[in-house]
Amino acid sequence: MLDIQLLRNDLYDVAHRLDQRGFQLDTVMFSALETQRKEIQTRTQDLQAKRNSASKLIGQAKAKGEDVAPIMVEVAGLGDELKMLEEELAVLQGKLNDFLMRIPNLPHEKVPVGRSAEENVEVRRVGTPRQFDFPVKDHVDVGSGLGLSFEIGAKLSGARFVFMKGPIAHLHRAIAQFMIDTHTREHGYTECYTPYLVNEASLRGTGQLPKFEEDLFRVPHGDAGSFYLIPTSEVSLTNVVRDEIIPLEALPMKLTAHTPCFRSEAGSYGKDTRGMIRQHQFDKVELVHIVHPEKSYDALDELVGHAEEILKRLELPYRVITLCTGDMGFGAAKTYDIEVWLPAQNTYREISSCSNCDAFQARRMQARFRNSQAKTEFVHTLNGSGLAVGRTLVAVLENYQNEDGSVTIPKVLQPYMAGIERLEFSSK
RNA sequence: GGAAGCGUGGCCGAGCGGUUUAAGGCACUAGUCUUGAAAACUAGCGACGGGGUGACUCGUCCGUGAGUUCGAAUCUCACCGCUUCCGCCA
Repeated sequence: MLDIQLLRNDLYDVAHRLDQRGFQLDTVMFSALETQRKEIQTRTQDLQAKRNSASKLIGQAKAKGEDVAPIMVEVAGLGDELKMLEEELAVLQGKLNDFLMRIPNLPHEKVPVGRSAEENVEVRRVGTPRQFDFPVKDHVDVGSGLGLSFEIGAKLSGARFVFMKGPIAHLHRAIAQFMIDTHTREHGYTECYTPYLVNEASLRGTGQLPKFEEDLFRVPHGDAGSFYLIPTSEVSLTNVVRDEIIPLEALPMKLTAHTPCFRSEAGSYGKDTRGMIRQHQFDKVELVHIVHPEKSYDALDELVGHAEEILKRLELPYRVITLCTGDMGFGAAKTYDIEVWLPAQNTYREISSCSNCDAFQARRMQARFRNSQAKTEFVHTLNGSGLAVGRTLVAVLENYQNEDGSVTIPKVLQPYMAGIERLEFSSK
């Protein structure tokens, strides 16, 4: 959520900056709502003040045993009028809040301006794609002999689900273990176990609601409402600080969790239908930082470095790109994507997305800290994948495939694989 | 699923229709004292929002939402959460 003061003071500048990310701010609507709000609020508060002072007089008169009838007459009609105004104000403030909740974050000034993914800017490439002296298979073909089954996934659930059996399931687990161990032992993160079903307030906090409900799986629960399956553990990790005032010395907080993620992928029909690039359910190791506002861009670099380190150790070629204004997610002020080399697609594909959301989520969540003057101030929040486990498995299968259909296990994963050095065909 | 109890500022905790302008304490900030620190003493100190150039001023907030009342932290109803006990259960 943007600071409403910013819209009040610099509406057209805000509109211009939002335009760079392809969002049309309805300035006419905002101005109209604000004008009404101001008028109704002033009138309501005047009336409330009148009621309060009259009620106080009644109390004092009664205490002295005086006749209160004359004052009662004075306040007689006040209640109804006040009630109407209060309701009107509540409706207006609801509208204004909903308006604000649907506005994306402002891009940071340094973010390249652009309309779509075409205009993202490559920052660096690390590693050299391997030269194959045999026809390269994609992960679906490599995996089919090793226990990767989209048929069973489809039978159990439907399209965009996968089932893994045997050593490949083991490898999938090993990848996640390796990631989380690296982040907790070497990068200073605290390991967390989180709920996979969260409430609406949490999703509003991180920005998935109210605008992107169709991307989520909703689970009705009781008469009261619903749970939602987390689309990423960014939601459960970041909302740890929702409605909290954090002591200064507790910053920065660095949290990580390995969780499944659930996405309905509405609106991406026909995209990445083959293989496990785009699934309804996938595992991810998430990295979240809760930091002092002055440190958030340093934290972003640090976070990207932590995600990159996983790929370096797995010896997978990758590149880092800065997303342009038009390609960034709703809550991000700046985003780096990390893309891993997939030989079968002959291209780099996203495996991690690291964003600084500055105070955007904190303002929605009321997540604050006490600064050195003991005043409350919004924290900055960051999140990034460290990494997507399923896509990492894809990258390992494709980059480490051998001509005979086996797959070499990357060295750093071997300790997690009970010493197995290759995945080979198994009928079990 | 059944029963009982409880949700008050950063934390603890009093208040149970009208000087509540939410007592008191802890923590925190500044000052006095001190070589420095601690202790002691003095003062300050909730969050959010509106109006005003400003000293300031007004409003809202006691889990959430409705209701009763001239007036609600306080009374009524519903919901949510927590604790304890019983039942069931990986």
